[in-house]
Amino acid sequence: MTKEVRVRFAPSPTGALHIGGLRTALYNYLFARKMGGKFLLRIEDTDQTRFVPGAEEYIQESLEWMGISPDESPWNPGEVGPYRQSERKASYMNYALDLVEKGHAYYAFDTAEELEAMRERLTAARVVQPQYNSITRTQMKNSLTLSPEEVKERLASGDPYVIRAKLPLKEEVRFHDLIRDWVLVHSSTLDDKVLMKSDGMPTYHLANIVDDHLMGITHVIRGEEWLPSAPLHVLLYRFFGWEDTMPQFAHLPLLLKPDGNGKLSKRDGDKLGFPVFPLNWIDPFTGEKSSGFRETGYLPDALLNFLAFLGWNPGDEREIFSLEELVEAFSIERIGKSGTKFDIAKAKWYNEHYLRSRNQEDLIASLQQDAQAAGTTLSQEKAGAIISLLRDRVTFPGDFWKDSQFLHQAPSDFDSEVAAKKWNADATTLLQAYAIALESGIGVPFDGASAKALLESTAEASGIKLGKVMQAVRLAVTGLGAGPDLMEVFAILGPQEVAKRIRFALKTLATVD
RNA sequence: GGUCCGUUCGUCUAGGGGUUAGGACGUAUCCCUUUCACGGAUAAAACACGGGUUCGAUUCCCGUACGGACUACCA
Repeated sequence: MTKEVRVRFAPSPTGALHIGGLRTALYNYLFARKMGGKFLLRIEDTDQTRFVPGAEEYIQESLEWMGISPDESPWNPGEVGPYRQSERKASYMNYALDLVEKGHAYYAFDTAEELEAMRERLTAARVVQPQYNSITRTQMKNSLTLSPEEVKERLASGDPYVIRAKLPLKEEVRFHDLIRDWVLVHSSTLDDKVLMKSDGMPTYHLANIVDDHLMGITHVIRGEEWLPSAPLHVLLYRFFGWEDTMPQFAHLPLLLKPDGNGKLSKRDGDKLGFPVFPLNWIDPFTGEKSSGFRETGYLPDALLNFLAFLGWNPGDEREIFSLEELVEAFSIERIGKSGTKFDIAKAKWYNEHYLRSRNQEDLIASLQQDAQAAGTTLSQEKAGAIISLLRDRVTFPGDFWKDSQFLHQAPSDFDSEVAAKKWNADATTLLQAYAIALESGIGVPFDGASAKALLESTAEASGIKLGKVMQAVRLAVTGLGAGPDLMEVFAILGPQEVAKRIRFALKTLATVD
């Protein structure tokens, strides 16, 4: 019998959650669901200097939007709370002291200046990696070098101090990673990491291990940037005597910039021409705005599908997966090892795919909203017609409004290239006749088919081949050289408007031969 | 610099000692069509390099190159 799977997503609220973090959350969610386990959210806010108001809410809203809300979180606590590390502050010191007592950690009183001096000294002495470790700690001010009395005195007098892990000099730390298999690191390359900061807060390393243990986390699925500190974490589990319940690790490959030059970072924002955040975000300090996938028009299903495939695949040739299907197909073993470049073109393709299968009512509502925002109203009927007209040609919901501008506004000028190429005597003759026919037929039921029939009979009467002048007709009515089915456009516009536009075109384009 | 991780079409990837190295996005061409798109079809396009091991390596091993992460009292 195996323990219930419990995984966590543990972001720090230092700004907008970025897309890589969202993928990490997604993989955690998928794994939890697949295994019938629990997905928790823990806020890692141990760095008080980096707290950003609104970031927590942003994380919550992002996960909700994606449909991967946690089973336990600060807003929906389970039995192992609190789920915010700042609220667990009181407990960490005891664990750190436990380590000191066991001889696996020690007090250090060095000031920032002294640490800096030490690094400079080591650099000058050509030490390749200046660090606070089993060798250098003998020359620093800590409870290993100071007399017990002085340590006591300093602590009593309120001298600022940190607690550092005391790492073994020579030891091979070996641990298993679900994605990378065995990873071997020599402890001599590790340094005595700070566990408790002088402000009384734990560092990530301590808080993470303590909380994962207390919260019963069975699998740690996180970004590859944590791989180098994983040996430290393994050592901490050992120091605490928790090795038998140590979670399994899975370090995810990173999301890289499209040009492969470094990892995709928050700072990339809109510089690349696409969002790197799930939702719009305004930095409360700088006022800097970053756009989100949601507001850009990406559907959660599409983003989910896209993100899942960035570093994972089901092993067969299917590409389209709903969240439920992802859960069903997911396995950590099928996550790749190498970094993944972020290709927005694929995300767009997914979006187009999901947009085409979106239900009509949602799209109508969204189009009506866009119209309203632009200061006009669209009837249900007309909006529906526009959706049907453009459905197979748009990428984002907002495109229904953008790409239908020619329907809402008569052209004031005309694509000159098309005009030069296609505007000719045949066209004007036909348009003249068609306008008259339309005007005389006002009130008659008018739809795509009848508009077409009328155009065809008009052309025939004038002895003009319709195919030769269609683009000119389009130009006259829309001002554009390309677009959706013209007869359906006519149906939406209505005979009166079409005739009016034709007359305007005839007048405006008269000078062009 | 050091430590660790990685490397299959432009991109995401499948595969795995003997394959015509498969799919998807993107690109191109053709078909459909009143244009553009959609859809359908087709095409170009990859095992980083050098050594081993082997009858045989893209696949296993070792180097090299390249890329990435980490190297804080940040997470």
